[in-house]
Amino acid sequence: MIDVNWAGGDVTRAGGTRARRGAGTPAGSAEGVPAGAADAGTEMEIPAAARMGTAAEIVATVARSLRRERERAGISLTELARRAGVAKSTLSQLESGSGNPSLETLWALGVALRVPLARLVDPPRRGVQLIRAGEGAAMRTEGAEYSAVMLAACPPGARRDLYRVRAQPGAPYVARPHVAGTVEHLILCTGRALAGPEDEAVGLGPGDYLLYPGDVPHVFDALEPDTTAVIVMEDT
Amino acid sequence: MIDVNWAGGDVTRAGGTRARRGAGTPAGSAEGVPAGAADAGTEMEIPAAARMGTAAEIVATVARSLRRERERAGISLTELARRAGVAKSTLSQLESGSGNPSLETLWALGVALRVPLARLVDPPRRGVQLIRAGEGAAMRTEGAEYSAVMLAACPPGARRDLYRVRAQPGAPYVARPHVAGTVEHLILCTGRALAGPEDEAVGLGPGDYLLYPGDVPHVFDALEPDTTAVIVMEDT
DNA sequence: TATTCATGTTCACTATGATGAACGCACATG
DNA sequence: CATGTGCGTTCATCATAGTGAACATGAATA
Repeated sequence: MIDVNWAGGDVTRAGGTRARRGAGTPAGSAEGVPAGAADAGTEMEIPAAARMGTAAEIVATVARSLRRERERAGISLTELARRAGVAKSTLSQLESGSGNPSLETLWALGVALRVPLARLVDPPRRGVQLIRAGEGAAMRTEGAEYSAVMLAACPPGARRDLYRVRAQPGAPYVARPHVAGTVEHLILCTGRALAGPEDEAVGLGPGDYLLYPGDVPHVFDALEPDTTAVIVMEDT
Repeated sequence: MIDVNWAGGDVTRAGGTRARRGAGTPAGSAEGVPAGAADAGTEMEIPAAARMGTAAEIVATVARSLRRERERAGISLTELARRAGVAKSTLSQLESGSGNPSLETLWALGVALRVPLARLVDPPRRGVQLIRAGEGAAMRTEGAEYSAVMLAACPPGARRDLYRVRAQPGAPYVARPHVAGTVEHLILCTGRALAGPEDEAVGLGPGDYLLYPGDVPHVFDALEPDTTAVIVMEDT
């Protein structure tokens, strides 16, 4: 999930660079996040700085996004600037990655381009991918009653993971609360199960759909052999 | 999907207001989008300004988000500012809605708060919900071979719809291309089907997972009776 | 009670984002 | 060929974002 991508600690904001005012300015890269400064409550230790990028990178990312979305819309730099109510020179700078736009400027550009800010700050990706039944790295409980395969991890900027689950009757799977704000969409495919928040679990049959908070203890208890389900875990 | 939320036309960027510099400055509200100024190429005419918010509103939204996320993290304004490498006075201003932060400043704050920018610019919501098999408004093809129920529509800021599908052999379901950038995650639950992009459809069995672009013509052809699947349609 | 420390807010100043104008280039038209 | 129009880039200037310091307040401690 999103949160596992984050490590604790401080970040120093990059000094902005005015390229047109000539060189000699300190490089705009952030100092990164101290790798050892994880919070006490963090479940995992990850190499932090490698995962988070820098302030300079977000500026470059937005630059690429602006150009990409503008070309996608098939309009000129001049026209986009006009629509957004922004100076041509400003947009030229932003697209070249030599600016550091304000929130209002970004907003105006997003509106003119008809894309949400999320897409500007965090570009997408794509391709065709097949994972067969039985394939994929499965997470299992000790008695192997419960097995979950993550099919699609949360890409940057999105807020969901997609799992295929297969479980046998026996020990119910009790999940600790996930990060605050997490919800889970569960679709039961085959078999029967008791699922949902620990204190309000619901009996489900094939085709049933349940939405519940994932930031409280929740269970998945298979009532029949080879009970299968799809879970979309979403960080709201 | 996301795209339908946007109307065409120009936006005038708000003149930033520095509240602490006293009154006499023109109000910081955007002039809004001229409702009548739709592009010639615009598919829809919608009451534009009512749907899009204003630059001043995004600033207020971010202000609320910063305070919410900081309180959620249980740290003081002073501590967050320190972690982000931002002046206390800057953060105080931003949280009070009287600022207009730069991208780098927002980035640094997001890193320090461990939340993506998307969550800062577009807050979430939640609840518990159950939809039984057979319930829910189903979209059907003419011969009723293919039936899809939307379980969870795309909330603002997220980019996915969640469907439960049930189909019979017979007429294959051919979907027109969705909005550019759409991908579909398909998990086959029961039965067998041929699915994916029209020119590279794949045979799938129970538990198989397929990811493919949804912005090209794609098919779902049930090969056995009562074939069921879950589809997560995502706008990347 | 006085002192210290932490909090968040306000202030004067500096650095920088955004501006309009000028520039250079390519293309279309008379 | 000369002119006009559109494109994107660069420049000097102005408005404002961000800064560090001062300020006001509340809580804890000696």
